Amino acid sequence: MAERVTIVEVAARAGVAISSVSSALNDRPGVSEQTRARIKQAADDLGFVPSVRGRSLSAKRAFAVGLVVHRDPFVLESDPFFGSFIGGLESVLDPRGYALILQMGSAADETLDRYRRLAAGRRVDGVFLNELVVDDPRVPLVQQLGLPAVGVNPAAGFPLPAVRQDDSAGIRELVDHLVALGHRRFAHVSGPDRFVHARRRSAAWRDALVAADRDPGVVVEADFTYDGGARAAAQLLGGGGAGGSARVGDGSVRVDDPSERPTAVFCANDLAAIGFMAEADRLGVRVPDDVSVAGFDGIELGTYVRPALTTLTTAPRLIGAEAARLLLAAVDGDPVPDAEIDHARLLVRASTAPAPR
Amino acid sequence: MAERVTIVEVAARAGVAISSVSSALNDRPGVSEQTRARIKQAADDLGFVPSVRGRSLSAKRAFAVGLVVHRDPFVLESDPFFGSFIGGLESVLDPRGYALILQMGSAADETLDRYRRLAAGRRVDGVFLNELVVDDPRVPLVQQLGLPAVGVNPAAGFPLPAVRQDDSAGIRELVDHLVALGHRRFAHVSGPDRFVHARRRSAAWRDALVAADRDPGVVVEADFTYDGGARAAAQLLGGGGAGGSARVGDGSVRVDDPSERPTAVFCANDLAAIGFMAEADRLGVRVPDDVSVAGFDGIELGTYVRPALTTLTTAPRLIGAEAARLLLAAVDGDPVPDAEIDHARLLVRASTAPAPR
DNA sequence: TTGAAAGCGTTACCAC
DNA sequence: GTGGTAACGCTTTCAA
Repeated sequence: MAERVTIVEVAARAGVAISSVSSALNDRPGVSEQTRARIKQAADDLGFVPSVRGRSLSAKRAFAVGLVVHRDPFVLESDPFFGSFIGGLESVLDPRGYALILQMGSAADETLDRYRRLAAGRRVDGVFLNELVVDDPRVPLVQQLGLPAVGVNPAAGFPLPAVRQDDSAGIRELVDHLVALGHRRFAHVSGPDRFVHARRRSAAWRDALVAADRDPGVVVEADFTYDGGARAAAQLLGGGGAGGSARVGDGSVRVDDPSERPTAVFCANDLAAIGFMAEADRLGVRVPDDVSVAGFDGIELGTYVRPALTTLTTAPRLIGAEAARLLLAAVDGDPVPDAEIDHARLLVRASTAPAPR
Repeated sequence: MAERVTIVEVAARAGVAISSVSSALNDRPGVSEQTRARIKQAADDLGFVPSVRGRSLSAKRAFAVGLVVHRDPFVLESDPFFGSFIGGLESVLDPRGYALILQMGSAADETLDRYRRLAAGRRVDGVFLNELVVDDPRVPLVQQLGLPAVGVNPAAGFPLPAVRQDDSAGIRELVDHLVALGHRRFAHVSGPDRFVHARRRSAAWRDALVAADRDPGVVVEADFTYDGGARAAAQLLGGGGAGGSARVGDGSVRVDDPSERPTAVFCANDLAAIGFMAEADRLGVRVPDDVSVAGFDGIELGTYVRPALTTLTTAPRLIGAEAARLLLAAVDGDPVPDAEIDHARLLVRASTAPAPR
């Protein structure tokens, strides 16, 4: 690698001490405007960019933050959240001279170790806590490590700074929409119960239906994947009698009786909803004529599938930007009030229609 | 952040000089086995992990490499390559104590700047060059910067170390498969012509057809997206007369004459192929009865769509691992022969069938 | 306002 | 085999 310009050369060229260069370039007082200008000129001439290595050691900062993606390698492949989220992070980190260190680990315990090593090696000044699970072990870990962290859509009572986007208002809108369309038999395809966001969406769905004086109906636990959604559809709509494994709410409908099939299904994310629709189609159950389907996320793909997917649109990019803002504030030791993103919005498209009579 | 153990404390506890601690812990000679053991014990007791910051400055290494994703924020969202690729990178980087710095930039010129700043700030020891375009400006840039780099699936004659996975053998297999099924009218939905991998796949497709004594047929340039694939289908199969914008090969078929429609279509990636199939379905053109469709990548989703997608399976995880291995070798100044991954394999599923008569 | 010097936590060199 | 010490490139403190 080519030799790089250091602060020493800038100082030599400007005819001053390196401490003055440092002060001048960091816009700190103690340098006359005249010498400051001269120093900046010299730095420009030489194309000087301070070495983050030297800065790190001296400033006791890594100027980097970490994101550990824990789940199978193919999350990034199927989860549309990350791309935009990371874009949002970058939009804040980059202008402030921070870099994002991305780690991927599959096993959960390995993930914890990643955080530990990130902290031990002083690689990062803080981390993002994503995809939080109930009693997430990362929380006590970062607390114990004294590692600044911000949570993304955590549960209520989360002890660290967090950015949140409310689900429930949008889900209420969805329920109102479905009720207005005359639906009476509902079902929910949830995410794994250990994820707090999966739980929250399920609870919001149930609460909204109860508030609308409707039976919350069946809940089938899926896994946020296309295939999971398809399997849920087979369970809820298929004749296979596989309905046995559906978790049935209090006083709910039976899924294996065709006449009692749900006519409106809310899937915990778009990908599962799209898989659900595909399987419904395969089973000869028409969407939206026989069953209305709604998703959650607002991914691009939902625009193109037929029928286009009714969904709740979230703001991953904004969430990322806010998360980065919060984390940098926490790193600076500033007070960090939680950030609240405008709630997920109902986007009605073609996959929801009046209930069949 | 809690105070961390440094080498000084380890030295004190073991009753030796810090230089001995360094030698002992890095398994260098010049320390008796006895003291080495004592030092390692002391380090363990204290939970010592060397600070990357100190090491960086001293060793003149960042112990980090960079990946700049250039394209719209939603790549990670729709491109299945990245998740597995990054997983592959990590599998090599992490054990060697290297971290991955991920940057995202949309505009191409901004991307170049990202590389420049990464290098100028000495943030990374090397970078990956992905999604190479024809005459990619990043190549002269890294050469000029003296920044180690490895290319992923570059064009022939690429001047830097590279990892490659051959497309053409698999594409020949695909063509043979289609020819054996009796197809005579072909079409190709390509990626943007500026990408070297898009060009290579197009060329391989054309060459294989010519070698099989068949007419290469029409090429429609799409953009690797679901929607792009759908639009291509509308063009190739639709009655809309939109066929006008199709780029027609020498002596090729006319797309707007239904009887001359292609019966076998190769899409440059799976996502586009899936969009293509969806649009075909919408137009009342049955897959695979009326038209056979094949993709490229081997993404998970292709397993679940109906008909399941015939495709060429690639090995992004392996490509990532090899790319990381090469880059670290380059950083170490070792000779770096290109890495060749076993070629993409034909995976026949339900979307290809005998040509309609 | 300016400059000298002391860290920051390692590694590497060189005496002992 | 072992222990000092310079060097890495910067920030910060303290004299001048």
